[in-house]
Amino acid sequence: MSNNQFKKSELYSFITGVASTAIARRLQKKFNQADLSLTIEQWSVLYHLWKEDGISQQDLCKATFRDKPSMTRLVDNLEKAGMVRRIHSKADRRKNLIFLTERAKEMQDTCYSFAEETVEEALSGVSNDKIEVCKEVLKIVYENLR
Amino acid sequence: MSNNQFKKSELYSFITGVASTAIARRLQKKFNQADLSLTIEQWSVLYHLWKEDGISQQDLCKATFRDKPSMTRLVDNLEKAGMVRRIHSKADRRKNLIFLTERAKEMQDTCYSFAEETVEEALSGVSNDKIEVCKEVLKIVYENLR
DNA sequence: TTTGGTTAGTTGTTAAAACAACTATATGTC
DNA sequence: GACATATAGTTGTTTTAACAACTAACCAAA
Repeated sequence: MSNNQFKKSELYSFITGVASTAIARRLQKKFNQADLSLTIEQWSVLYHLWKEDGISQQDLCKATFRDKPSMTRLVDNLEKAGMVRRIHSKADRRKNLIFLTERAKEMQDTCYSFAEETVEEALSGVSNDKIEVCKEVLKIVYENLR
Repeated sequence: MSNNQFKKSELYSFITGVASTAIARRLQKKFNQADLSLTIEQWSVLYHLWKEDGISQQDLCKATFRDKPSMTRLVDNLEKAGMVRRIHSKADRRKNLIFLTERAKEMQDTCYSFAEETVEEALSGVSNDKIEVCKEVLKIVYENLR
């Protein structure tokens, strides 16, 4: 049975995401040291808004892989911190469209550098081929479980 | 520059651990459906106790990659739920040794099956070679960031 | 044996995750 | 238009994460 070898070995790290936890903590530390007062979860929301501003909370849920209550509170906190604004959609009054403030727009480059730096530290010594394999597998996992 | 291709692509999933989040949620769902009333975080503690019973909270911190306050509360909740007991170490009175109750011991096989099932669902369609590459990369990441 | 540093664990606080229950708006069907 | 159903977002509750500050016990050096 081709799968048997795997079964007995480390399922633990696949389930608990030790590696991604380590990466997230490292990035959080960089944010803190730079006095950015931004959580990784907040960053994950901004990440998508930097790509496309003014999308709905529901869009952000799908993009960040979080549920609606989590997003409500993330947006609450981002709004309190002056990084986004909720604007009621005129086309669909159920929707809030989320817009970046100037302050948040200015943070994009800094945050991107920290993220890039972190991922490069994490993956130092790993060949591009292997990184590609990982990305591929992560994508399959994500789709298998959706 | 050999790294350039990677830089511009998805760092997001590496940092946020979307795949491991999906796996953990799937396993949690299986626990819930079986009325196990066990969180993934609690499971991650039991996982190590099933391998070696009676280790200290500090040992569990290292094994589960969590900090001391988190472990205090995880053990609190596991104790409340009747799954572990704290026993003061006689050799070193600072230490609590954590022991599984009979009830928790009986849960091992069930939980293991669910975990194995989940990982197999997650990785269905992924060749063993690629799984090995992933495991290798996760390990390197973990060590790069320690 | 006293001092100073280290290790093990706890407590307090804020942010987030997961789930259920809820309101409000939109949409499709008769 | 009226109804059922689906979608968008909020609120309440419990558990966990991360960090700082703390107590207690251990250990090593003077």
